[in-house]
Amino acid sequence: MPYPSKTSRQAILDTALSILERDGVEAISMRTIAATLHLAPNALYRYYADHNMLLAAIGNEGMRQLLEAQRGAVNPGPVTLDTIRNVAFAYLHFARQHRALYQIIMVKHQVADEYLTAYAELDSFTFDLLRQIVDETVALKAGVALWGYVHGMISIEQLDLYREGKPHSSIEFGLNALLVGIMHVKTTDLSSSTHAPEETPL
Amino acid sequence: MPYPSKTSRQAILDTALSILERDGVEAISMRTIAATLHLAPNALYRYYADHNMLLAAIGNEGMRQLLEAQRGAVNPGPVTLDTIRNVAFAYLHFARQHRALYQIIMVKHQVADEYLTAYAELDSFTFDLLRQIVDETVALKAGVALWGYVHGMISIEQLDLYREGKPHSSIEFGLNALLVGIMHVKTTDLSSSTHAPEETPL
DNA sequence: GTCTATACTCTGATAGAC
DNA sequence: GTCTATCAGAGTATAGAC
Repeated sequence: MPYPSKTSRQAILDTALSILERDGVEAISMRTIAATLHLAPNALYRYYADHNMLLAAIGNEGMRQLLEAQRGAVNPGPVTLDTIRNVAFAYLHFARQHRALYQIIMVKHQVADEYLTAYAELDSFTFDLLRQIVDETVALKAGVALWGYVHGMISIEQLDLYREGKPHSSIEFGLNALLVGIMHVKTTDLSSSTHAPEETPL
Repeated sequence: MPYPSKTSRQAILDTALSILERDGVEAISMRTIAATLHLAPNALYRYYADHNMLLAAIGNEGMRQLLEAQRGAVNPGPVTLDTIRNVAFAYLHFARQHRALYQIIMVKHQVADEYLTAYAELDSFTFDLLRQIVDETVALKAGVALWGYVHGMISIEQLDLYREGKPHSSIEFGLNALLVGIMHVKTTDLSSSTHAPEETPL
């Protein structure tokens, strides 16, 4: 190699993460990152194919951190409903504390195939917890439902659709309701008479 | 007025909506809209303060259409759980059929204060339905929870996080679980022993 | 009051020299 | 592997024609 490398995938990623934390989502452009690293803007393209792939790498790292936070919320001992609740609250807490990073993880980029595993890990983590209190086929679906619920409530909160603080109490209410429902369905068939045409019955 | 107007807020909005439907979210720039209307790009600024305000107006109109779709899903007669289910499916259906428009409504812009009423209407619509089958204080929170759940599941689906089609069946499972939970909580106190510090108990 | 023309700044991205 | 140079496209501000 005629030229010694002045940077690396990791250095670029670290720089992007620190700029993201300090100045928000819009601040992480190829140019600002390159400038911080004292590089020409297009030097980054040797390491990341395009802007979206850099965002995808950030999202991947963010999802890793989010997962870590959730694992830390699991107390030793048998898994209970409170365990699930704590994990959900850890997710909420992370999204609030790292708002910009969470935007990247779930909103501001197209997730790349090579990073899908990190997202699948979140699902299998939840699945492993749930399978200890409900049936496996239920746990599979309940995991996704819980993820969707928590993400949706965060979205509404962060979109500022309720400035009077209404969703704050709704979040816990809905989480409890969803958990109660999941526990209930674990033994009961919930099929209803009416279904949307494109949906398959339970 | 020495000059007759060549355009209007409505004409701009209509043009934006048709471009959006045809070419997707990224296609609705000030320039493409202006070009379609045979105008100079900055002529639009007489009608919308900036790009985000135009997106906000599109989101407002989209939310109006989404609400209309939901109202159409309510059958005559007394409100039942199936009514709520049908309304939720109508929301899902709308988000799938008008993917780009839904992105504008819930993701791609900062909702402006003057358009918050349209979003509040979605909430009060759901509230009015729910209050007919559960307690009012429950209906208030359940409405937001349902909205968050459905939006979150759509987000996961549209992010393509589950290409094997797993969430498709999870969506109905979770919806049923959430509804069962809501019906159950209507009379029961769900308070648990552990709460996240920043959350107020039920 | 409404539009056009022009231009400034920022973005992501590419080509080719060293 | 990094550079300089350059492009196309974005949002947007200002000046001025009608």
